Amino acid sequence: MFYPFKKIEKKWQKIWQKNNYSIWHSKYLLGKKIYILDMFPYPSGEGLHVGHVENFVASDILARYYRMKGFNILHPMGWDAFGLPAENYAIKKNKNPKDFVPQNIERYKKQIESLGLSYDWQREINTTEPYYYYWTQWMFLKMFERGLVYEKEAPINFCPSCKTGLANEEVVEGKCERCGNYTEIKFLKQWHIKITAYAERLLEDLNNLDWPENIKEMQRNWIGKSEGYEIDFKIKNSDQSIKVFTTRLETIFGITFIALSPLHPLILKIAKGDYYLNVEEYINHYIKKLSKHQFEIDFNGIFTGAYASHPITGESIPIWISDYVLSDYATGAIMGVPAHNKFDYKFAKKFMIKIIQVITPQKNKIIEKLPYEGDGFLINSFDYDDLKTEVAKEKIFQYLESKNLIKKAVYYRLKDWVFSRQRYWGEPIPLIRCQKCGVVPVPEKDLPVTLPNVKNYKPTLTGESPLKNINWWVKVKCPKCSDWAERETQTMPQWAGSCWYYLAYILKTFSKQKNKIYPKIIWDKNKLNYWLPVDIYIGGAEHAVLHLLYARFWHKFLFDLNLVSIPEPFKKLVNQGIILGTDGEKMSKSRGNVINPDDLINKYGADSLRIYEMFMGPLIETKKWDSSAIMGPFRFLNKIWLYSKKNKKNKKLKDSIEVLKSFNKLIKKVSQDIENLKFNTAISSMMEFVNFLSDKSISKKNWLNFIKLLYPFAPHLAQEIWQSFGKKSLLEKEIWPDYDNRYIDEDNIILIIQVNGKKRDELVIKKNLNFEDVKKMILAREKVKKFIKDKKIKKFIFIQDKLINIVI
RNA sequence: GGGCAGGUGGCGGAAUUGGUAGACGCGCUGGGUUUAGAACCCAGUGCUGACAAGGCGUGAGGGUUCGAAUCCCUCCCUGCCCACCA
Repeated sequence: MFYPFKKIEKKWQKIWQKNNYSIWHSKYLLGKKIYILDMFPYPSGEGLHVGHVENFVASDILARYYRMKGFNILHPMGWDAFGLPAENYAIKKNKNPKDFVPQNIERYKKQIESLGLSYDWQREINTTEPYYYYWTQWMFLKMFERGLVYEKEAPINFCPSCKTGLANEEVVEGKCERCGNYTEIKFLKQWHIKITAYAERLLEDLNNLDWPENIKEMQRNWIGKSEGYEIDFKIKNSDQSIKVFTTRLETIFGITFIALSPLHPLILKIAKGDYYLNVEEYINHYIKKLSKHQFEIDFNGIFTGAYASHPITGESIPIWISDYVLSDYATGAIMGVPAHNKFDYKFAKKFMIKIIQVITPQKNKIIEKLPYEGDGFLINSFDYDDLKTEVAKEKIFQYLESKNLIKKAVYYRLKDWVFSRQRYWGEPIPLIRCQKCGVVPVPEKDLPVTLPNVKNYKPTLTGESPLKNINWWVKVKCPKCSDWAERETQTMPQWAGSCWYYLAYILKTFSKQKNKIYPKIIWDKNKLNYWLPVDIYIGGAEHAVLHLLYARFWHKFLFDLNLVSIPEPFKKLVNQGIILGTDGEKMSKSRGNVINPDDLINKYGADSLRIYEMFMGPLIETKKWDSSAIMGPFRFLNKIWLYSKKNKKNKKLKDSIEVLKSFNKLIKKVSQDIENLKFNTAISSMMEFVNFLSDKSISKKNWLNFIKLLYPFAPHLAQEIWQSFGKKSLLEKEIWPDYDNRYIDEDNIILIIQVNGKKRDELVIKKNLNFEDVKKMILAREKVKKFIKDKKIKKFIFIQDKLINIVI
């Protein structure tokens, strides 16, 4: 028979619900803290999946382990509930997200409860509730105050057939996800946040974080710092000049053309005579293509008819326009050096522009295959010939600087954050547009600007927010002049609420009004100082750049306001690996390979599911699901249950040395493995221990100590066994067992005997024997003699207490 | 094209200051138990020999070493991320 997991799990989940972890915190407030954070889920209609389970169980093991180790643990959960899926679902079902988001949350909570996770529900937060987004809006206004918010035209995706604005997620390969037509780009005035002002700090502070190297690298690439030079090129027969950005100043004598982005503001001013009309046509064509989402860079371009003069030689350089030059990076203009840049090369070949090689990898060696993008020595560069690229760069810089034609410049790939969405289900942007006063922030006393209830959430025909149609909400008195004005109707992006939720958990409290209790967030720097930083943050790698970069930026802004005391929020980051379906493909509805955790809990119990997911492999690795493999953990727990029954009759008080040795080693191993997040090997060593015990007996005391080790992994079963031995306490409040080194240091060791590096024999010997004694012992052995026979022994390799190798 | 991670039995995976390769689990094979099945228990299970002794084995090839899954070189493959960034 199976152990009655259903009964046991229900029973303890009920009891744990009453566990108040907030009281727990205050009791220990002087002790050492650990803040264990999960990336909070988006409560979609689909419920938890096995990936969530992996994430949450891992952090739950840590939380339970460290609580037993005496740490004060903050381990909260909440809901990132604004955003597109809820809204799309609402549109489909004609239901208000305000109604069904709470339903989804209830469902998630039930599932989380059924897994036996030890969250502190007093600290639960929900980004869509006014007490929460009060602060999201407040922080936005602080940014506004500090000049970090500005309005600028920016593109949105628009489907001309559905006549609606689309989020990036809804555009798949340039086509509308719903109707399959090509989407267009529409330009709308949108709010931006100057995250670029923090680029250098975001880059610099990565170095001090205990994060996976690949995630840090992704952020570095995303920020994309590039140090180089801005050079002025005078345009011939004109008083204009073009600024060009380059990181390869030493190739300056290889310039054979200059290329501008089709959106460069100077183009129409410099285009000459007959060329003018062609240029104009080219630009119009480009813009059209751009707006149709169909652009692919094909290195087309057109000559403007104008020439620039080379800043050193004064030679004439033709000025071109090309689609491969980006308008929104650096100066929007490049110096074309086809011999040493693959894109310039491609362009020059296409339009038969001259190619001059000016760098050679070794002196006197001409490369046949251009472009050559490496370093080396200069050629064809007049006074600078034969100089190393590094040296030439500096000399050329000094020369041009003396002529005032150059300056050092740094550019980042990072773009400012487009912060407005033309959508209903988000935090309203707390700004008011007044005819007289312009854009006026909503006064702090009027926060939060609550999201109104509306019947129609559909995106509008114009690409504007659906809130625009709600007259009573839009019309508002200007806080400055008291004339009628209008609210900003765009809402914040999904990322906004998740930028500071880890602070909200710390700050959440309750207030009482008319005998009712309301959640509230009160800024308390002492609390923040105590709990920050997040010590370990676990979640999926899909948030490597966006969420994790936005949140870091947001935190740094709060740091600048002196609202938090440390510059980085997340000390250690761990990405759990993706769990693939049994077919080795990513789990998805359309593939039909999704595994539902509820079914498994029903069949095998939450404890088995917990252990199985942790036992599958290392937390961070991608793993394939194997439904039959859950039987292993299930059998393991059944064995423990049966062994416990048997053990209750055991009257033994003292354990054999053999058992003590084995058990003390286990304590050490499980503790270390948990701390290193190696849950799979912690579990396998517990399995080994239970197998080892099967024909032995162990004292009740140490069996219960073993149950403590099991507790973080299988809390329900462990707690039930604990109680069945007459213990009344919650294991949560028990102390993690310590190991005794006396039982870990062995007197005897197994010596490996190798012949020519191959294991041929082994021998149990006392520790610390010297080489001569060991040599005698092993040479006397039959097996060893057999392998040596009459061959001559060249030498011995002896490693104390480990191995001896006979070289023959 | 660039960056990062990785490649170990039929499968998931263990083992790294270079020192017993394949722990633990799944699956499979044989046996027990059972009316039968499920569940459970016992034995076996990298490949190749014959049940032995032995030989071969960590993507491929080479190197360093008494000794390499682990270090170095060349190559192949897989996954993830980025990709006109001047």
